[in-house]
Formats: sequence, structure tokens, C-alpha cells
Amino acid sequence: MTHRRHARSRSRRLVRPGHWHVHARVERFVEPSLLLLLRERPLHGYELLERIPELGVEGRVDIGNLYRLLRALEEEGLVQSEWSADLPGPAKRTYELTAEGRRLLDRWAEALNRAQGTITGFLERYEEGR
Amino acid sequence: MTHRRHARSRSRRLVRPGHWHVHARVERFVEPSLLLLLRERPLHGYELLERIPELGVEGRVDIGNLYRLLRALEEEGLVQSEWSADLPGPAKRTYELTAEGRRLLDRWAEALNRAQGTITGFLERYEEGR
DNA sequence: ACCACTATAGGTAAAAAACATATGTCTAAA
DNA sequence: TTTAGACATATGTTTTTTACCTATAGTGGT
Repeated sequence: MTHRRHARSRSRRLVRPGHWHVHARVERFVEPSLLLLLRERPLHGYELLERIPELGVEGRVDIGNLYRLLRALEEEGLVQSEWSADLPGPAKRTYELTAEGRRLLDRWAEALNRAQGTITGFLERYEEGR
Repeated sequence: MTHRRHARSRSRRLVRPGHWHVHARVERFVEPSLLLLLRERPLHGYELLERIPELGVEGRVDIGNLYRLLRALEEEGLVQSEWSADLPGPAKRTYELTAEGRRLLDRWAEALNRAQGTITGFLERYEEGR
């Protein structure tokens, strides 16, 4: 692969002068998203990419990072995969959740609950002083 | 300043083999936190550091990054500061929110509302399939 | 004098996210 | 029938964000 250098924007996603996108996204939210989708049934990477928006993720998910994450999760025994020769179309690697992956999902759910409490607290304090 | 290289953990904050800290933190949450605290009254950096835990932020906030963020916010006209010679103790730079900063806080509140919806959706779907 | 605490600040590394490209299969339309 | 586009997986690289570490100085107590 060849790559060139490209001029890119300065920082903080300017829209108009003095205006930025404000996102408020949860760090590494794609990880629990993948685990949750895979708990429901085995899927391959591209399907996961298509279904993640169902979970309300703002902005598109980076496909490159998604595949990298899947392989990282597999290395750690959180998901398992195999090539599905049977399915039509290009070769697909189908992932399924392991017991350990399921436990990690449970931990994510707890963490997301705590995060929700934090956000609620913030918003309450915000509303108080409007 | 001199710096040495230090051996650091591989990745993903291992606690015990196969166990990670799962955080679910909101990206750049300190920014809205500072804006909210400053809306209530002017404060200096060290006070902000002490008060941020009130907002339910897990883990300690990096003091170096906090000061950098304050200066970045000032460059962008979101906060204003001046040295407070009057106050006792070491020199303190007291920050206050500008009108523009207050508008940014409003945008953060909207974004956090959306994030909460996303998390709620995730957790509902999680509970369904338990 | 020394120590701990308050206060601000800069340097750098690691982690996470964004951006870009490569490569191949299969399907449907021109 | 070749060609365009969707499907599918993957790697390379840059930018942004967070974490870690060090520097400097005033102040108050012992």
C-alpha cells in the first residue's frame, strides 16, 4: 500500500468559526455494541457494521477499526470466528460470542449504567441553573 | 525537563489476566464539566479540579490537561481569566464563563441528552436478551 | 531550614478515533 | 461481456484524546 500525506483540518471539528460539533459519545462504545449484537446471534463483520446504527451510534463507525477490534476481541477469547464457506457472496468470517465475551458485556452494562447516572447528575445540575 | 522511558502495560488496562477496567466514560467530559461549574460562579483551575468529582467523574482528572484545556477554552473565547492578586496563597488565575461558553454548554447538554438516549436504548436491548 | 499543600504549567507516551487505501468476490446492468 | 457497484475483509497512517511525569513557585506550619 502506498500512502501520501494530506493537509488536514486544525482541530476540534470546526463547522463555522466558533462552532463545533459537540458529540458526547461514550468511549469505545463500539466494543459493547458488537458484544450485544453477537449475543443475539452470530454475525459477520459487515453485518455488524450495518446493525450498529440500530444501537443509536451517532456518526458512521470506522470499518477498518471495526475489523481490527473484532480480531483483538478474538485474540482475547471474547469472540470466536470461522470462515463461512457455505454462505453466498464473498468470503465471510462469522463471529460468535464466547462465555467470556458475555461476561464482558455484563460488565459493560454495569459501566453504562454508572455512566448514565453521571450524565443524569450532570443534566440535573445543568437544569437547576438555567 | 528530563524524561525517561518507562515500561508500561501492553494495552487495555489489564487488572487480572482476562479482566479489564470497563469505564464507559463520555469523551471529553471534563470540558462540559468545567463549563457547568463556571456557569455557577468564577473559579480558578485548582478549585475546578477539586469540584469536578462532584459531577460524578470516575477516576481522577489529569491536572496538566485541565490547565491546558482551560487555556484552549480561553483562546476560543469560551472562558475569560485574570490573575487574582488579591486572593491569599499562590497566584491564582480565576476563570469565568463567557456568553459564548454558555452557549457551548447548552450544546453539550443537548448532546448529553442524546447520549443518554443512546445508552438507555442499549441497556433496554441488553435487558431484553438476558 | 524543611516539609506538605496549593497552584499553574509544560513535555511526552499511549490509547482511541479518524482517514485513506488495497484486494477480491459477486451481481446486475449497459 | 465487460464494467460498475455493492459486498467483504484487511492494513497503513495521521490526528485527537487521555495518561503519565516533571518543573517551578508561593505559603503555612513545625
